[in-house]
Amino acid sequence: MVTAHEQKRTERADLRDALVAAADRLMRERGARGLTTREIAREAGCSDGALYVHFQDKAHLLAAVCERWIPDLAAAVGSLIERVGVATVQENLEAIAAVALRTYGEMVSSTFAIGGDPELLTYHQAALKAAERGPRRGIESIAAYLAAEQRLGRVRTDADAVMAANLVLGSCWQRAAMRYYFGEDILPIDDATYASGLAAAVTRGLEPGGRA
Amino acid sequence: MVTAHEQKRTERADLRDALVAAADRLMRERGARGLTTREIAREAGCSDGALYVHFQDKAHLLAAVCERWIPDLAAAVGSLIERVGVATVQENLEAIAAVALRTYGEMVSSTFAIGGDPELLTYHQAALKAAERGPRRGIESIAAYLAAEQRLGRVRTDADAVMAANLVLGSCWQRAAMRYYFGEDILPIDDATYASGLAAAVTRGLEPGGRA
Amino acid sequence: MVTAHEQKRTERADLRDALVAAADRLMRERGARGLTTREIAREAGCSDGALYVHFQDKAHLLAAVCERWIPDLAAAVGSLIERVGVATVQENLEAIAAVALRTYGEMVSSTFAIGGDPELLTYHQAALKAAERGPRRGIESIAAYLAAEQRLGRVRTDADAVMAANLVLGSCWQRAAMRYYFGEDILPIDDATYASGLAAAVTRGLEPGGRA
Amino acid sequence: MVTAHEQKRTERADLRDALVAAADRLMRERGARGLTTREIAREAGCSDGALYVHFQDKAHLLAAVCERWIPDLAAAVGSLIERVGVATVQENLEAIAAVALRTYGEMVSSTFAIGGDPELLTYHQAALKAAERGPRRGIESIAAYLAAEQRLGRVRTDADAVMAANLVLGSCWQRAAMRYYFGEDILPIDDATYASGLAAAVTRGLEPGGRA
DNA sequence: GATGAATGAGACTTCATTCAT
DNA sequence: AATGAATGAAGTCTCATTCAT
Repeated sequence: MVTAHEQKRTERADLRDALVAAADRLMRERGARGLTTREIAREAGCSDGALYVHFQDKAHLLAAVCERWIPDLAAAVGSLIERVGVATVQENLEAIAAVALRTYGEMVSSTFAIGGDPELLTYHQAALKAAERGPRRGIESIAAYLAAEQRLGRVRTDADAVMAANLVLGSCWQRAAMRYYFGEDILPIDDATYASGLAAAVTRGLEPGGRA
Repeated sequence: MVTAHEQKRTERADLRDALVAAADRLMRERGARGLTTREIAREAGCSDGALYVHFQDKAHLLAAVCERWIPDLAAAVGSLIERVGVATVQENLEAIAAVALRTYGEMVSSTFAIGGDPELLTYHQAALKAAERGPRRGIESIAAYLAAEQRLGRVRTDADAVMAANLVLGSCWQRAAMRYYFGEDILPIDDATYASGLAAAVTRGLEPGGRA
Repeated sequence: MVTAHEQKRTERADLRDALVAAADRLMRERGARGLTTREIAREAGCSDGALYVHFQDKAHLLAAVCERWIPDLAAAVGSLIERVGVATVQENLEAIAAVALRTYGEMVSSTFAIGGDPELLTYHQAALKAAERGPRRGIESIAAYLAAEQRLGRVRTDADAVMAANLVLGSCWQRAAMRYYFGEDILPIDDATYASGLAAAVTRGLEPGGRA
Repeated sequence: MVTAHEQKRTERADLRDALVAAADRLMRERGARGLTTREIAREAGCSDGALYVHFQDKAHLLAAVCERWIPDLAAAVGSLIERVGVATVQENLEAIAAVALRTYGEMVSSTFAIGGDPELLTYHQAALKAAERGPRRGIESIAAYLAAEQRLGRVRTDADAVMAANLVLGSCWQRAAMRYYFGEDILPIDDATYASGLAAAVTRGLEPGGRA
């Protein structure tokens, strides 16, 4: 038999997670500035003091929030590598861009929230380093894919695979960031069209005399 | 002859500017979070109350800081348009990328400081809108340049000038942002090499069979 | 056994009351103007912030002070009604006047403190209305007493009981108010003599040909 | 010829009066609490500093405001003394009450504003003492009138003229004060009816067996 | 483990007053 | 005489953190 008290106990057992989730939610909604421990506690449905049972201080809670979406970062592009030789390179880059736009769109407000708070940023950088994560992984995955295509002859041999990968993810990240920052898109087209145009531009380049 | 008093007067006459400059300096150094009116006043060399002679409140001062570098934004790329037909397209894009990297590098911490504070961000967006500035101008300038080159036959006719411009500036902005955000470069090469590689990638594209 | 700690706890449990009492005390002594939250906190023996655990802001604390002495107002005269038919009417009015002078004397500085602060006054008026208190109750009590005496034939039938009650309380309130306001009495006699003279004047009237 | 500059000069010559008038106006409207020198200066149409050309400090300006309506106080009842033997005593008291209600109604908010600020109150009390004004004069005037009527046989010989005068003015002042304080009248009748009822009550008294 | 009243440093802001012009 | 930018002390209120229960 589970009494009300036990049930409450059971629920509270993952209060740590509830706090991280609550902080994450609030940070996405309103940014880190002005986010109070009391608000987080209310959102998590616990008392002010409970936070300090699970975290040394507020900064450690926020650091835990940061670490939370590190996995999303790499997973977003990691799964798209098995496409070597499949469809066209341009189509594959377009698919990657579409995924990147979606993923970055979810992360961007937190990114600003962290980047805007030097103390938080330091925590976050340390956490990323410890986890050996970061954006390099995403670029490396795409570059590896392009290198493989290069070996198949589907990408010109003198192409800079890393820079091309950088162009794709960089543009997507910038679009997400600018959408947040300016409150509107710099290029007022939908994300699918953007992904398609981006892939085409990266693939074709500017030089005349290409296959067109 | 300028007496000490007159000099002081002169300085104080633009206390408003001194406050904006002080806030800007501190914001670059430490972010907007935890930036106090007292600190700004000390940095500007005035009393706590003086701030409120020139600004309604702290937020209005920070908004003034934001507006401060709006002109830099457009000027950075605007001056590079007279290069149509000169040197090579790739060299011109490389030059643009170099300037953009430098400019964005100076703005990036403020960008995060603003983006991390929803209230500030709202002010800034309104200011940008009122000033009819924003990143679109930069992209449009470059796109206009590329279109001109297209007419000269130096850029393939089916190229998407706007997207190419977006690729160049987007990658530069992302590099500056990520450098700030992760504390290190994603691509560990110097900015000149980056600008050069970026221009080459955008120019050449990935398709095999190009002129190489 | 009560340890020092337990005692402290007990005290702090009614910190709310302590704050109201402290504010009341200080308001009587020095008026509401220049009354600081810090001073109130010190007087109540707690920290600055504790005030905001119990009250939304300073105004809500002061409103609580106002509500505190609402009960005193009515109680002062309410208990004197069972005198119908006892002693003389004049003696009973004299007793009422004596009580009123004492009670009003205690309230008067707070009355000015509240009346002098439009914001506070609004709070107070709302509180009085919600409590259905106010001076009318006092006057009605006395008027009811006089009406009863009228039915006993101890007060002339054409007398305006309400106005007579108003004269008694009004004069007492005015004496208390003016004593506070001018720093000295308008009629330089002691309160007992005043109460007696007041009762006599109200009872006898000015018309010649009365029983004298 | 009067240049614009001279004209301005001329206007500013009675800036002192303008300041007093402005402070008076604002004090009536909003009370003394929260009344700033800047606001007064704006209302008077001058700079912040100009106030200190004419007054030692803010308190001296407010004291000047207080002294402003001292003359009104005495004049209100002083002119009613020549009525001895004219009309009926009750009618004359009624007329006095009507005037007192009107005058007190104009003064009451300032009275609370001053009484609510201990510092201001001290100034005001000193000013009243220096001017040998105050409410005693009003009461004495009425008492003198009643004593004269007493000698004419129109007022009973054992009446307490001073107390009767006190009853009249006290009730009127209390009515004005309570109207301000509670935001509504204790006796919900119009002022003319109140004055009439008051005069009747004071004249007739409560004792049965009067002339009725 | 959880609570939440209490803490107190420090934030933003106001405002009477000064002083060079 | 008048100005108004500047001052800085003092006010109200916030909020991360503690601790007895």
